[in-house]
Formats: sequence, structure tokens, C-alpha cells
Amino acid sequence: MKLSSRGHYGMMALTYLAQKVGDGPIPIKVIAAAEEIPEQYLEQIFVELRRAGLVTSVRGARGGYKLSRPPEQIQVGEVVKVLEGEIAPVECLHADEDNPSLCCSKTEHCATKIVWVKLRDTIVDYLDDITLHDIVHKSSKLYTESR
Amino acid sequence: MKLSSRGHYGMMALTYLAQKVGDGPIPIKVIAAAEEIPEQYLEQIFVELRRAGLVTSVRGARGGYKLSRPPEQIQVGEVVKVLEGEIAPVECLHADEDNPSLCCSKTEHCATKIVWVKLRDTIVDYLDDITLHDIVHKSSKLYTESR
DNA sequence: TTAATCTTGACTGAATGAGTCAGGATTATG
DNA sequence: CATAATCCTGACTCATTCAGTCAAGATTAA
Repeated sequence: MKLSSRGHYGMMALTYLAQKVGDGPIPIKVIAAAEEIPEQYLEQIFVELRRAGLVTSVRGARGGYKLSRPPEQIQVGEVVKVLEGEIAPVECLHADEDNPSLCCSKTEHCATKIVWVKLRDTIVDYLDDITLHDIVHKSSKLYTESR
Repeated sequence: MKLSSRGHYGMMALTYLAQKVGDGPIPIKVIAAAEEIPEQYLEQIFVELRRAGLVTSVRGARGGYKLSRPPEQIQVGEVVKVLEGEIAPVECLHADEDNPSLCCSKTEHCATKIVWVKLRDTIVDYLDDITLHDIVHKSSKLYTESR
């Protein structure tokens, strides 16, 4: 149950951009330095973010990256999906046409499966409810005590 | 955001045992066959489960494993913690004495950290709320529609 | 023209995951 | 007592993934 560094770094970088909305494109180098992320590694991550339409690049001198949409329209769930792939605590959750749920030939017919399905839903619901805007503005969604 | 096969197999095996409560100790071989889990691999997993006090072993012929507690007292969260380690979506969440949160020297002072903290809480709360009994008896907790 | 950027793809080294192998210790049963 | 059925232990392997680097190219502002 771990995020990879891509997901973590990606969120850090996008949060940084969300704080700089309006400043024009920000070079990778700047983000990498500010957040202490290896620059060339962060480049790879931005390739994925760009392909997914989350950020827009401006090439050439004075270029850089900016968010493609306002921070309140970028959900953490979307970022995580792009950088980590579909959230699926166990393999058999993303059964598609040619892969019709391998793990379910067992005696108990995957009695545990429902647990993982609900776990995924819980995670996705949580992540989809939070946007970059919430993070930057310390939304009460994130900062009120719940336990 | 994936469970390892240990967690998955472990839950399958314990759920199997929960279904057989009262039958006396069940050999690994039987569980492995029923759930299609490599036998020697499952042995490793049971070592951890035993050390954690979740199952009790009976050695020798006619031996096997049984749950150490009734199914309603075994939470999924506990099993996952035993087999996967503390749930911590990102590294810096389990900062202890000698490891005081490495990732937080950044500009934005880990603005994203709160997201992962809350994510962890969300996951833990969910997993701690479900017991083996809920799984075996198809508790409404797991089977009512929520989305 | 040049320097600052993004863009691409190949590469590497270490860690982790998933499982196997080999043998030993314990105990019910005949 | 002998033996077979178990659990118990630790080392080992093999493939994959992760995290990051390297090298070279394309684009564009100044």
C-alpha cells in the first residue's frame, strides 16, 4: 500500500505550480530545485502529466510548464491515476474483456474480493474529493480533525 | 497503491480458516490446495501470522493451523499490517525518533503531506472496521450499495 | 546565433516481490 | 518404536519494478 516516488513527486510539483498560477510557465529546473527532486527524473514525470493533459508545456527559452486547468479542477485522484495507474489493491480488480478475473476460481469464490473493491472505492472517493486548490488553500476538508 | 500477494493470500487463507472454525487445526496443504496458493509460500506467510498471534499452530501429524481468536475479533486492518507493514502511502509518514520526517525540508513544507496522512487514516479506518466474520457472513457492511 | 528550455529513448544498479529448495523438529498413530 | 504427517527455518533464485542517469535532439526567446 505505497505510492511510488512518481506519485509523490508529481503531486509536489503540481502543488508547486498551483501556488504559482499566473506567473507564466515555470521551468522544470526551478521546480526540481525548490522541491528537491532530481531534475531529469522530474522531466520524465512531466512527460506523463503533459500527455495526460494535466499540464501544458511552453518550449524554448523562457519556457516551462503550467497547469492546464485551474487548481480547483485538478483532483488528486486524477494525478495519482496518471502516475501510478489505476488504483487496484489486488490484481483481479481490473479484469477486462481478455482478462476475466483470474483469481476467482477459488473455493470461496473470492470472498475477500468485495473487501478490495470497497477499499478501492473508498480510496478513489477520497482522492477524487480533493483538488490542488484544497491543498494550496488548506481547505477545512483537509484540516479539520476527524479522529 | 497495491497490496502484495502476501496480503492477498494471507486474507484468503484466514478467510478460509474463518469458514472452518470448530473443525480443529487445518493443514497448510489443505488451505493451499483449496485457495490455489503455492504451499511453501503460504508456509512463510503463516509464520508471520503466527508470530503476530493471529493464528495458532498445532505441530505434528494431524496438526495444522487455526485462528487464535474468533473471526469477529480479527480485523482486516490487523492482517494487512502484519503482512504488508504499516500502511503509509509515502515514506515520510512513518517518521520515528531517529528518522524525523526526511521529506519535509521542502519549500512548501510538505503541503501535500496532509493528503497522505488523511488518506492513510481513511484506509486504516476502513480496514479496521471489517472483520473476518463480516467477510464470511457477507455482512451488509460489505454488500450494501454505496455508490 | 545562442542559451534556455522541453523531448525522447536507452540505459543502469539496487531493491523488492514471488516463489523454490533443502533440510530439521515435533507429534499422532499403528 | 517407527513412520508419516505436520510445522519450522533459512538460504537461495529469478524476474520485475523503481529510481534515477545519460546522451542527444528539437524549439524558441532574446
